[in-house]
Amino acid sequence: MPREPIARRPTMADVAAAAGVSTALVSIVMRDVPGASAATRERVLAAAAELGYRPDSRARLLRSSNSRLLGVVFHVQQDFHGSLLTGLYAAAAAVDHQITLSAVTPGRDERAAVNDLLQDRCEAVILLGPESPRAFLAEIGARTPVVALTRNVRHRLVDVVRTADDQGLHQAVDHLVQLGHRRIVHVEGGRSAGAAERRRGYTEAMRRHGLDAEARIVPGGADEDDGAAAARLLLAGGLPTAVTVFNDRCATGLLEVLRTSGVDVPGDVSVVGFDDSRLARLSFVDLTTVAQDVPLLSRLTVERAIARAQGETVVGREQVIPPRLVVRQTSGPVRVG
Amino acid sequence: MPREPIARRPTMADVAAAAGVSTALVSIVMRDVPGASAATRERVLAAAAELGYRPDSRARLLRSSNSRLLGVVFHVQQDFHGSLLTGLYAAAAAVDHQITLSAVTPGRDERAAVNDLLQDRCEAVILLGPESPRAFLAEIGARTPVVALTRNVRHRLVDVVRTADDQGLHQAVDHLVQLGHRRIVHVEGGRSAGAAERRRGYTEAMRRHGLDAEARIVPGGADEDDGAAAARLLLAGGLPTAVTVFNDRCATGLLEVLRTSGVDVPGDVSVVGFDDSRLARLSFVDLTTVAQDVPLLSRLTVERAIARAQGETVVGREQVIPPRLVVRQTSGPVRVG
DNA sequence: TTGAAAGCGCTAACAA
DNA sequence: TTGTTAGCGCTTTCAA
Repeated sequence: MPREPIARRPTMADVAAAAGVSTALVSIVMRDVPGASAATRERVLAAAAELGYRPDSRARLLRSSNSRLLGVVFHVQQDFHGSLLTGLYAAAAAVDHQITLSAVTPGRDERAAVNDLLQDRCEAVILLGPESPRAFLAEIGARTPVVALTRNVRHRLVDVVRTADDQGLHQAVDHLVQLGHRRIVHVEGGRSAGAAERRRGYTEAMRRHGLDAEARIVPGGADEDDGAAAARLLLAGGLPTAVTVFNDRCATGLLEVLRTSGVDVPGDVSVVGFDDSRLARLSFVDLTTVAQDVPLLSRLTVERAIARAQGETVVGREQVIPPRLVVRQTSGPVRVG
Repeated sequence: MPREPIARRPTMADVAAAAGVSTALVSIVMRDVPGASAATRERVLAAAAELGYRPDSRARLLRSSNSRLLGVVFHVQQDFHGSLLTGLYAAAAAVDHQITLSAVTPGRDERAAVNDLLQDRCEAVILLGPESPRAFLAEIGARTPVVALTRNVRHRLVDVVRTADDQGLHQAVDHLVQLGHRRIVHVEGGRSAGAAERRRGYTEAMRRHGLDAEARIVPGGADEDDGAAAARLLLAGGLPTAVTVFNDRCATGLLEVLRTSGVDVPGDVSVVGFDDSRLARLSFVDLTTVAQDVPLLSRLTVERAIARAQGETVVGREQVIPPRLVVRQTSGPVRVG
């Protein structure tokens, strides 16, 4: 006798009925935990497949105390966040956790994005390069564990996982000095995540090499147009022999304007970026850059979020990961003049 | 007498107790629906604020028949998806719906992204430029309403909202012909969403202008490196006077290689992109391009998703929106030779 | 305008 | 190994 077709989405009860067992057993089988015989397991799985059953994550999350759900806030306009999301999905999957996303867009600020997430009862919230005032982040931190990824937030209620931005600039400057450069400029990132640390790293490195007098910081920003503007500034005011740039996007814009103006890179000017994003690896960009360790940053972020969610005592609110210089085609020896 | 502090997250019952009303009333107030007096409303709101109460979206969704939740699958690596997300959030908010996101990353395919979404009991699933085989999309369509945005899927169970890609290329070619160009090449997008339609549009337009003999399609792709490769191909094989490119990213790479090789754009070669993405608007790119109407595409997508979810009969499975040519600095009159 | 009570689909404690 | 039962936090009748 053929079974009645089910019009609504099948529930656990439907599967239980079809397999001739209780819902508790179905639950056990679907979660893949011990407690059911192989035969039952098979029967339940078959029934579930036949009905096209999928567990309802809402009901599941509502019932179970630990949701195994991590909320992530990212910015749609920042392509490096795409890399971080890739890393976070992988890291979460590795420890059997889910990720739920909330985007910041030009029409939807961080506050709105976070508020949406908080209603989802994630165990913790991960913020990519948060731009909100510290007070707001602390407010969230008081409610639920918060990890800021790639931005330093000085507040005891906010965990931080970030790259040692200052070290990144040390590496960049060291590399350029080694190539014989002395007139090295830094195109800075304004108020973006990591910008202050990179500025400081640049200044420190220049001083360490006895190049205080040569140090020069030029206004830039986080995107290509900011880099383009910086390039125009440099072209107007006299070119250095090397430039360290806040990030790859900014470096790309700068490169483009320099090249279009007939400047040879790295012949006339060497350029070093930051992030090692997709952009840096493009064949026609091939940018020497400071690489952030995305897999490690992601793993530590997920681990910390979960540790906090489980109320573990944690040592070191801030985790700072060393970057690594990737030398490509935009940096070379200073031209002998 | 001070109230006991609540250790766990406050629930509706806590708010009800604090305000001295029933949970039913709290529910009414929190949803902002009629059925409570102004005084009660105020009292409940005050209690909720004091406790820092937030409704639990899972419980809410579990209980209510209509979730007002739309699932969206996007690709982290495609920056145009960022624009679409921006539009979709706005369109959903306008009709009081929520959006839940699921990302496709290099390590997480569309199938995985969709599966996660299906467990969330969204009312409908919106797929940005889906790359999965039609059979899989149909399979989802059999379960839940599906709208494919910016890609044509020929299946009765899948709704489509997309740009008239062919018209876009008509506009591009018309524009170039008007500027006196005859040797117009198309750098195509391979298997990307819209690529086939754009190829066809190019061929049609060339034929309409009696330029069959000049028509030439060069392999390209969706990203900057594909454009760079196409540029190298053109440089090696003899430059046309104008190029229509699959999308802005590809056009950007092409532009960069042309310019670096000393080609003047638009003096020697005119270039037209597609999408009118952020890239096209960068000061140093300033790309003539075919703009997709993101706000309209987004609105129609959300409307259609909701209409299907509510079981409305719908006319026109496929909605095709005309694009609009945006003339900027990369296209100009053919050089008199 | 209010409250009591039933249950959304699931998990988890317990009993059998 | 299996089934029974009691909720998770909310919405939604229905009656008061």
